[in-house]
Amino acid sequence: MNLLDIGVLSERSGVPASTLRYYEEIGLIESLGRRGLRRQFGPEALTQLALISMGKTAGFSLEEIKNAFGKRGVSTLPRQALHRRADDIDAQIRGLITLRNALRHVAECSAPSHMECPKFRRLLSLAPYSHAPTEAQPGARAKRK
Amino acid sequence: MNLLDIGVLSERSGVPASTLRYYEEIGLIESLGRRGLRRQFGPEALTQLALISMGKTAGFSLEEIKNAFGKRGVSTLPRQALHRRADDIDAQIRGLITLRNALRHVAECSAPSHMECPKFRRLLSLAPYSHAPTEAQPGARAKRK
DNA sequence: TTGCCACTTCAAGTCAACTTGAGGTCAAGA
DNA sequence: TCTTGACCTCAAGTTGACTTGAAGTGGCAA
Repeated sequence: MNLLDIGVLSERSGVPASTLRYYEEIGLIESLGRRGLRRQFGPEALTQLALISMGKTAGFSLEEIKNAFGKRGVSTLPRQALHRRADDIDAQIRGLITLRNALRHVAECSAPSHMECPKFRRLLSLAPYSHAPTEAQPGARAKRK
Repeated sequence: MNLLDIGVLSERSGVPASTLRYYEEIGLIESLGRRGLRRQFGPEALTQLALISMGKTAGFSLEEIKNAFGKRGVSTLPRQALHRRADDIDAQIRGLITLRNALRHVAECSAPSHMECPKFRRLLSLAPYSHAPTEAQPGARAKRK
């Protein structure tokens, strides 16, 4: 049966072995057992890692990712919380579209300062709290480190 | 003229004053001057902060955001690099859509383990390196913070 | 059976991005 | 004049997410 050594999983996923050990340590992924000392991972670990990667991209902490998807795809969060997460991501997608448009504009516009370019300002007017006082941004998290 | 005290800017943007000072220290934002000891910010700082917030959401480091947009909206990056960033963001948006769909599925599907649910697996098959060995994810960065 | 080398553990180190704390300044209201 | 309270600086501390290093283990090819 096609179990994967940590080195193989690392190579296929692009995630360093040290990180995989760390992920297992904090309960984010699971190895199916050991051969000697060596962890053996099932192929679903790859899917799991893809999910983790996307969750990180979305700005979730490893703790949140763990809660949302669990080791074996079992969520510890109530349905409503999951939908809220999804809503956050929707908002984030809208922000990213704005940002992408702003970047493309900066790449093409020849104005010396984009802050004074009306087109640029219009692009950004779609951004969170760009001018109107609003609540602190909802899905914001630090992505530190 | 409507200059903003750091406290006001903080309140309107949702960004802590300590963070605003830190951002100024690393050259990410600029105050227009001082009144006594106190920094005075122009209203464009709000737009600037919105941009920074979106950049962080996209997983860029503060250094990269600085390079892409500068203090006064002046980029230090060549056109091509900016378009590459935009391309990265496009990829990220696609990933987020997948993740959102996965979350909505987990919220609704009653299968005990989603990893074994064919619909879930199909959703994830759109993810980076979900099964096929590919390059390490391109736009991935640690968001450490 | 020897030797290699990919793995193992565990503790400590690193890094970005902030946050906190101590001690100080200053304008305004009581 | 005195006291608040919002700001200031600067150094040190914190946090999450890893990474590194030292010292050890064990499967497998020669």
